[in-house]
Amino acid sequence: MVLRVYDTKTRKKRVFKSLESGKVGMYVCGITPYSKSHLGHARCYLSFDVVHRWLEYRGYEVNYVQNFTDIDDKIITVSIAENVDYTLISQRNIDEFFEVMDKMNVLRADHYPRVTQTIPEIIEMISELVKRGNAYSSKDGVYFEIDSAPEKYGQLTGQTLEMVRAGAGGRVVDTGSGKKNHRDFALWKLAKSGEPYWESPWGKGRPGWHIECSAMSLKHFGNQFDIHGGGHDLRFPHHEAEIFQSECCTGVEPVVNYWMHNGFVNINGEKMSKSLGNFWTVRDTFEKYSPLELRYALLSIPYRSPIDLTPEFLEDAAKHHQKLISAYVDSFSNEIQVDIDLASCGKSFESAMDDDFNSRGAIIEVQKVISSNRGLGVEDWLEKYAGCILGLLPSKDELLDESKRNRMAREGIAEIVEEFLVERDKARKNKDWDRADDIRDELKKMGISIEDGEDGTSWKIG
RNA sequence: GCACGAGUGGCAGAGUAGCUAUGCAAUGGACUGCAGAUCCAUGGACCCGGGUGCAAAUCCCGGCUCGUGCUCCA
Repeated sequence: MVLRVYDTKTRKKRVFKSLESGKVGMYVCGITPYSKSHLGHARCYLSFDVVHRWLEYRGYEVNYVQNFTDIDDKIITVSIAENVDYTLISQRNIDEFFEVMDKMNVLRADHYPRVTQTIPEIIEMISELVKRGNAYSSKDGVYFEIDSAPEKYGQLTGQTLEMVRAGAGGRVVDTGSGKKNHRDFALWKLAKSGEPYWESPWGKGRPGWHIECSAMSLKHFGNQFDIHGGGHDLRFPHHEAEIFQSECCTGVEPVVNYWMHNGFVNINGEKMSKSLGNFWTVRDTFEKYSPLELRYALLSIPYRSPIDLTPEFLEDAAKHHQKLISAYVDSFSNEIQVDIDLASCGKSFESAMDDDFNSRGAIIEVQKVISSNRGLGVEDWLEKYAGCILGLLPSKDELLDESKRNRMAREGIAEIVEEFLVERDKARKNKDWDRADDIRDELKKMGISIEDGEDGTSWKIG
């Protein structure tokens, strides 16, 4: 079996081969913590969490690095608006990020470097770029000079220098910045009064938006690494800027072997955005769906496709996830021979994942196993595939806790429920169906659902 | 406007020429007083228009629609 990965740069799926045998260096652009994590973040880090898990399953030792851009214009804006230090804003949102990602079973990366803790490396990198003639200092900062390496332009988007100039049209006017060319981008921005700053050879200021990722990946991986991931929108300018910075600084290319970009989240067919008023934070969504139900929903579409979250779609996902849990619990005590070919389901699951991490195809196999008689082997199968790889199962401890809580809740009301059931049973024996159905409705109102079976009537909460 | 990506049954999604996946939902039937669960069965699609092929969802041309980006005071 061969793992194939879609690479944005070559625009095709390529057989995955790591630079160093058995090891993978993976860098995923992290958040700029100026507000609460939203569903777009959830999708991105969930997608790469599955990539992370699958690579490990395939035997790679993965070094996963994800940064925090913890100083940036937007953070400064929020800190001014709230009149608190910018570090409070970023820390608050980083805490929030970890909390919601943990709940969704996102495994931690190996390193979470922050811009504010990488300033010396960033300054060193900018100095090198200046020395090599790829960057220049001007009145308001240091800029990367695109014309120093024009052949690198458009590697991820296919655009040429001329196209961008034409497309930018009337918007490209003199902005009063010190850029020689409007396509140049900032490496170091000099601080305006009142803004946070660090000392540098070019004066007090802060890093530009793109340089941190280059400096951090260089620090953690050296001149080249295997996978660079991020949201689709980061291809340009952010990731193209990284190519400029890293490759010009080290003289080694390509800096990245596989560029991976996840698709976006739409809400009811519309782009999720603050201005449309359909901007969902992860925490908002938790009020309606459990973290793992949300995880199920977001993984049920391949990571590169746009995902349209509609109420129907989310309800379905939640339902399927609940079914998964009950199948898992059922499988604990089931001693019967399983009625499907688990090995072949596992094989199909693995082929789907090997085909550019197709979690949709993988989930289809999970659904097949759930629909089986949940016999011998299902527990292990689900733990391995739905649990370890897709991360969709809560831990057994949690499940046991929950069933304990359920049991206690059951004990609390068992007596009264049993009374109802005895009465209903009597009614049924007398073929008084109206009475029997009334009792069922009554119980439903109390939050008890019942099911008639061969061995009498069973009931559960919910 | 330019670039890149995408348009397959109710939803999701495989599929680079012939055997028309798969999952969920739906429908019919079985079983149940009914409901639920389960089992069996079934229908249903390839954005539009041309072209090349014995044969096209799959190749070519044109068009339409949608998404993202086009440099950080969008």
